[in-house]
Amino acid sequence: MAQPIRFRQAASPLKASCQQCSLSNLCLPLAIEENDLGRLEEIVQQGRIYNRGEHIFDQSTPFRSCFAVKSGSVKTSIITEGGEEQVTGFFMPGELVGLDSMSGESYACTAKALERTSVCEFPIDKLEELTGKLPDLQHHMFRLMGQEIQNSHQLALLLSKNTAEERIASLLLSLSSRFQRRRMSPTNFSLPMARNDIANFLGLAVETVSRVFTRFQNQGIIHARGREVELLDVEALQLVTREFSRQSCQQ
Amino acid sequence: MAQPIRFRQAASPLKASCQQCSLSNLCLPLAIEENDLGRLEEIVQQGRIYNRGEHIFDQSTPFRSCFAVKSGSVKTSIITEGGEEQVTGFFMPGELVGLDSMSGESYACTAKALERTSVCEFPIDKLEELTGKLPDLQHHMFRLMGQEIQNSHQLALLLSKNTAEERIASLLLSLSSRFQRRRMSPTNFSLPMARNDIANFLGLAVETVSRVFTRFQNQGIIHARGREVELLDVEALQLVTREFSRQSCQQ
DNA sequence: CATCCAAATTGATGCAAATCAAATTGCTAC
DNA sequence: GTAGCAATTTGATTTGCATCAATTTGGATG
Repeated sequence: MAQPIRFRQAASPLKASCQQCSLSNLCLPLAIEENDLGRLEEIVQQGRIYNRGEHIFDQSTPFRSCFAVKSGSVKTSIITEGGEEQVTGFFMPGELVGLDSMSGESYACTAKALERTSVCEFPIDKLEELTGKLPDLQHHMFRLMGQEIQNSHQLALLLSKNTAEERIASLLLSLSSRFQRRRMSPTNFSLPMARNDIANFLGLAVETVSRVFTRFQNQGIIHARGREVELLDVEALQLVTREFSRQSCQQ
Repeated sequence: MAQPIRFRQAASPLKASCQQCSLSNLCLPLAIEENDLGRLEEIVQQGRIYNRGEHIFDQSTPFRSCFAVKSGSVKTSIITEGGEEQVTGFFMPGELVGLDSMSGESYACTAKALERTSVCEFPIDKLEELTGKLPDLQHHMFRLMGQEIQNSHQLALLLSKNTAEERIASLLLSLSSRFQRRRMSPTNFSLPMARNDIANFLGLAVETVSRVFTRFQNQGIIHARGREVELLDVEALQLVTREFSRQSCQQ
């Protein structure tokens, strides 16, 4: 408590120290015993800092590493031959980006910093070598990848069955709980992404996102000004996400 | 060639033999050297045969095993609290079902046999133990899981950006190429799933699926009678899946 | 501070697909 | 065969959201 949190977050710029990182209870170290942590530190590379809009990696370039977000946030998206973009995820500190690329020799998506963002880099060959030696780390990687599959199944569910309001309420609640796990306010936060990204991610037009935001605001459920969002009535939001199912049951 | 294929497909009912399985170039053995195959056979269990509609595992029950489809086909789906179903995938012989459940202690979805189906069972603790010893197998598991993530990202893309015709054309082409890889006709096959499952998977109403099928039929692109489908003009189908992007580019 | 461009909002209109309704086909079983 | 039920098809109508169009706001830059 006496120790300022800032100190633990900012690691030395040259070598990453997982032991002193404040995210060790969210990130890969979570799975590793104290005395094996050094082996993870041996392979992790202190990534550079990316400014808003900079690419961390690009779709179709050789797949070399997975990246853990250290601070800031990241958006991943796939680009089709026709040039349309589909946002596939938003990543917060402690989350691992690039797992979908484990299936091939090149990145399956593009990762872009949504704000000033720093990352840790895990070269994939070294990481796989280490997971072969540390069963707990291997297990954790399987867990993370399984979770990633589930996440996108949930997204598919949202896209195929839910209304615009339900999709946006779900996203807000998801962000809320992820902020909370990071010791930040679950009701008062600043969206890392633009309305455009939200719309693309949720399969909506920007205009629709905008309209739903103002509708929620008029109903007193949220207060939004630009990217600053305050959740005024979390229960109402949760209710919105279940509206559809409730209606089906009433019949 | 002289050896009948049927012989190699039907393994002994008591013990699974990966070496003699005709799917060894699709399934897990694909990743394993000849002399390590025995170790996989040690942990694989010959699953029972499921009739159409029977559950192979159920969402929220304890996660014990992944299953490789040996013959027949499987549908996975998640059920929400509200009771709505979202089909998350269809699995053909050689494909591994249950990877999304690796993230927790219970199955993340329900797996149902779409027809008379036999499977091989891989107890997850044994499998993880083995992947720790065989780097190639571990690498292959990572590949499979990464591919699974990509698949559902593609599904999300389909759901959020494509029209009903495009979604159905994509599904037909996906099935076609998967049949082809299994040495079956890519243009003449029998759909393992009902219209209802197709609709649910693609985020459409059954009626819409039906209408698109007849529209394709009237255009001479396919010939469909019940579950029997013949692709008469594959190029036209491919064109349909790219219609959207082409229009965007013309502007 | 003024300028410029991108992002966000608000309003009007059109359309693809959902929903509602009904007929037809195809199984399964007796 | 035929009774009965589920799956599929076809038609009519409705609707949520996209699209088009026009402001307004906000952030970056000189």
